[in-house]
Amino acid sequence: MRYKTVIVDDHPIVISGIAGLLSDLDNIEIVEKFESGVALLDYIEEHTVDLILMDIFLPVINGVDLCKTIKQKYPKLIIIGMSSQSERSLVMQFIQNGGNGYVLKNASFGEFKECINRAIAGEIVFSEEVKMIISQPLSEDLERIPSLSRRERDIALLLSQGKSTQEIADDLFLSFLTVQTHRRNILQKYKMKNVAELIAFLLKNNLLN
Amino acid sequence: MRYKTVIVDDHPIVISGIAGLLSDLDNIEIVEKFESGVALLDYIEEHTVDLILMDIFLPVINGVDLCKTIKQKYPKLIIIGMSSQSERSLVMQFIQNGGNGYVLKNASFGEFKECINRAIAGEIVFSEEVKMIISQPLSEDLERIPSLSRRERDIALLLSQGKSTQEIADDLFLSFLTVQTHRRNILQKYKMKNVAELIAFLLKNNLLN
DNA sequence: TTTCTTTTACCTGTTTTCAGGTAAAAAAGC
DNA sequence: GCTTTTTTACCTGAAAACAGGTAAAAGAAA
Repeated sequence: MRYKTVIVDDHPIVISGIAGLLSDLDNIEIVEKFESGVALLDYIEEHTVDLILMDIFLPVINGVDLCKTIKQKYPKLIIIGMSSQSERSLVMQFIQNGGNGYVLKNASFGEFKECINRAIAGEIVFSEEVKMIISQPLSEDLERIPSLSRRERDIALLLSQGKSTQEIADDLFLSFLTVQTHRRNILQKYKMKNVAELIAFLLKNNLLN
Repeated sequence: MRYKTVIVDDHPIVISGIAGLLSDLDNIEIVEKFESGVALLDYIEEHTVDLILMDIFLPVINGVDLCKTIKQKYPKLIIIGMSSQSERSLVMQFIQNGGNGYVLKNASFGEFKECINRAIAGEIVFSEEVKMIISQPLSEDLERIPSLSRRERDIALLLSQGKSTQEIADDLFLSFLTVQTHRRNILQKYKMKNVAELIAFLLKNNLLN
């Protein structure tokens, strides 16, 4: 059997690279290539797909959410995530959403191919560097990342722009004390010591904007 | 004449993609591929190279500094920068360091090829999205981004981990006052209001780690 | 309707940051 | 050797963040 495979990446160059790599594997048949998740969602509604290789950082819908959406409808579809650099929490979330594997783009060709073959065989696969990342379990990472509420995100965004509590209160027409409460709640939610650590965390986990 | 071309990117997949793309161009001859800048520096010492396509976010030396180093020794060498996403300031700095063009990896194949051909012809080239980015001149971006010194980077990194001035002083065996001075210097260097804004700026511009 | 989450707001006190100085030894660059 | 940058260090006072509470109104979800 040949696995009908789709590649999703917003970089044509990367698509071409993967396609070239996969041409060696005779159990893989590349049926389509997309630069965004929405195009993919439309496609799988009307076509049979067995395997998806997707970038995690995509324009409109990110890969983690995209994976969840697809897996809810097509649980048997095999999805492998890819990214340039990654955080433990991101990989875990992807797997939690049903992903069958995660490969860093700096993986060697050999690693890539092996991961794909083993994923097809039913395993959950990771490239070497991803294994390194996930083998250092930090207790905080084990918990699912809660999301920011709308107001919290507004405030976090202004904090990342260097605004003080008072300035944010003025910008959003809120009481100084309200903003103070929100800020503290955000810090507590992610167990962060201060705003600097928070901003670093939010940016690395793409929770901002 | 065939241009002896080198590709530098830490993602094998991307190298493969570009190589495939360039195989269409018969005035380009790919002589070598590297995953890091240091390997490239060694190579060009002993071989003739006419054109370099380099990723900006590279492990040890970043592409902007790498470009500067190479151009100082080999001003005629044509260097085209590439990255996945980019900031105006980063592109400007690359060009200021002698880069002959800048292309986003989400550029179409046609754009890629055209950029390369025009760069060879002596032009400074940008892919469409890069043109968009640089055509919105923000005054702050017009100034060159200074880089962090080693000590400053150490301290900025610890700041991004939520450490306080005292904790950093303890970690690095420095006086509290010394760390305070460094932190202030960093803030002044980038004209940032506070550490939160600083961390956001550093992460977005990949000046950290 | 009841429950949970979100958004709003207040009070107090301690710790830390931020902004303004200055300056000398060490290292790096030319 | 000379110059510039980096690293080290100190002083002070105002501003802001942080940590600990509490709590009510509004909105969403069950």
